[in-house]
Order: sequence, then C-alpha cells, then structure tokens
Amino acid sequence: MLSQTVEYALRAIVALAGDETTSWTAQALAAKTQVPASYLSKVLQSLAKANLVVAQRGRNGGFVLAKPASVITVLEVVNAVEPIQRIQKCPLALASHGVRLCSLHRMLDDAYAMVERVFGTATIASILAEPNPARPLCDQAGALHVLHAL
Amino acid sequence: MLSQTVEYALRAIVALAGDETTSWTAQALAAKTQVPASYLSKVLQSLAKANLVVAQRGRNGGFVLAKPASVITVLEVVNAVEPIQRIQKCPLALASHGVRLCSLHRMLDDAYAMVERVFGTATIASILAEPNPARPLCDQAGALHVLHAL
DNA sequence: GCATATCTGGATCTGAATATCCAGTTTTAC
DNA sequence: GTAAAACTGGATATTCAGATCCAGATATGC
Repeated sequence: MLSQTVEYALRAIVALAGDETTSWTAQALAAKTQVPASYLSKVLQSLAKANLVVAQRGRNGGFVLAKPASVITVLEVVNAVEPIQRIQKCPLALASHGVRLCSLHRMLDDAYAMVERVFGTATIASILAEPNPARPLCDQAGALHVLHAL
Repeated sequence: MLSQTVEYALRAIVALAGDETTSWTAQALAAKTQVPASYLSKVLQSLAKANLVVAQRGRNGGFVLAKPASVITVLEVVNAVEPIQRIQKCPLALASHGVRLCSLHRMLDDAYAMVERVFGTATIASILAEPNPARPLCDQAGALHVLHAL
C-alpha cells in the first residue's frame, strides 16, 4: 500500500539509526539496505531536504541522521518522500459536499488518519528497541545485548 | 494511499447500492460516478470477476450488485481491483527473518492489518446508512427519508 | 430475423513512479 | 595544490497504472 520509495527511505533511516555515530556513504547504505545505489541517492536527497539526514560531501563524507532516532517518526520519513494524501475535500467536487465529506470518503479518510496516527507515534528508536529476534536489515538473529548499544 | 482504481470501484459499487433494483449501464454509472467511461468498463469487469456485480449484455442490459449491499464489504471491493498486499515475508529476503518479520516490517504490516480489519467490517450498506447530510455521489444534501428507500 | 443496445477482450496510448547514468561540485588526505 | 572520495542535479531510460479505442460477442425488442 505504501510505495517502494517509502520502503527504501525507511530502510535507509533504520540503517543510519543502527549506527548513529558513523557517516555512511550512499554506496554502503545501498549495500546494507539492498536498494539500487543510484536510486537510493535520490531518496537520500529527499530525506536531506526534509532535514532527516545530513549529507557531507568529499572524502570521508556520507550521511548521518540529522537528529536522534528517538525523535524521528515513521510518519516523518513517509512524508519526506511521499506525503500521505488525506482526503481534504470531495474528490468528485460535488458542491454540496465541500469540506464535509460524505460517508464513503469520510470512512476512507478515517482509515488514512488512523495510519497517520500510528506512524506519527512510532519513532525509529522505538522500532529498533523492540525485543524482536529478527533485527531490521541484519541477517543474523539479533542478540539482546545488541539492544543495549542503543 | 489507495489507488485511483480503488476509488473508482468503490464509487461504482456505492452507485449500484444506491438503487439495487435497477440495472445500470456502464455509461450511466460513468456519468453518476464521474469516472472515465472507457476505464470504468475495465473496473466493472474486475468487479464482475470477483462476483461483486453481475453483467447483463444486450438491450436493457447493464450491471447490478451480485449480492445485497449489506453483505459487501469495502475490503471485498478493494481486493477485487487491487488486493491489499500484506507483508508475508522479509522484503530483503534475509534468511534469518523468513516468516517472522523484523520490527520494521512488522510495524508496517500491522498498519496494513489494521486497515484491512476496518475495511473488512465496513459494509456498503453501513456506509450508506450513516446519517450524513452529504450523500455519496449526490450533489443534493440528502434528506433523511432517502435512507428509508434502502 | 434484424437492428440496436450493451458488455467483452485485446491493442494501444499516456503519464507518473521507478531506476540509471554522468558531468559537475565540494571536501579531505597527503 | 592535487588527486581521490563523495554528494548533487539534470537528463534519460524503463516499467506500470491509468486511460482510450474498437472490433467482436451477446441479448433484447420489434
């Protein structure tokens, strides 16, 4: 339901959040996240424009999170690359509907709102902190002590 | 977040549900729903394959709901034209993840599941029964007595 | 039976999302 | 200061959803 680009953006942010101290090159991130390197560059540019990551050019350059993973929400990442389009007004432009959506579009927009709310309260740090043996982007079953590094 | 095609399909079903006794031609539905007629034909074909509508060819032909609006859910309509893709396995194909999703993909899939659940419990009839002055597809403010026709 | 209405299915067109490529710019190490 | 590392931005290619078109099949009314 979310686009491929959103998936890529989330992978990149999670990868950066997994090691917040070091600078990752686009190449290294692409390998880690299994995203086409040339396309990931574009995604990273979007994330940089949204002030979620900071790019550093030149030797030893790369990308780092612009702020702690604990204050970056999934919603921010989603909106950086492909904003969730809430239904603001009647898609059929029926005059009598205007801002007050009919029951069909209200139902759909309520669903969007629900997703927005969930994404807005989920931080990247909270996702990484979950005691899940399968760690994002890592093929090894995660040992619990890894979590303490966060 | 949902595709344009899903929006079109829902409009068509809601239009048919608003007058369950008569047969609507694709042309008439297109006018009512403001969907490109030639494209709506394709959408209706998908709905027919999913056994949500029944097509009748020839003079006086057209489309009718295949079953009462009270037993057609939004989810069925969505799945008829563009199935909600739940995350079944690790998108990176990491061996150690397999069926057990990591916390990132679990979070995303949980959101999908939430939407699926809401759509699965909302019937077309329940949407039309809501006391909302703005009636789907109708430009006139709906009088409450209209609801009794259902 | 015949003309007309209507859906069906295939071929095609268009535009947006996805993906690639490369020349240009910035930064660092030496 | 120079070469190499790395991001930037623009141009281009590819893929697919969205949309169109039309000949063919089917059903009805007369």
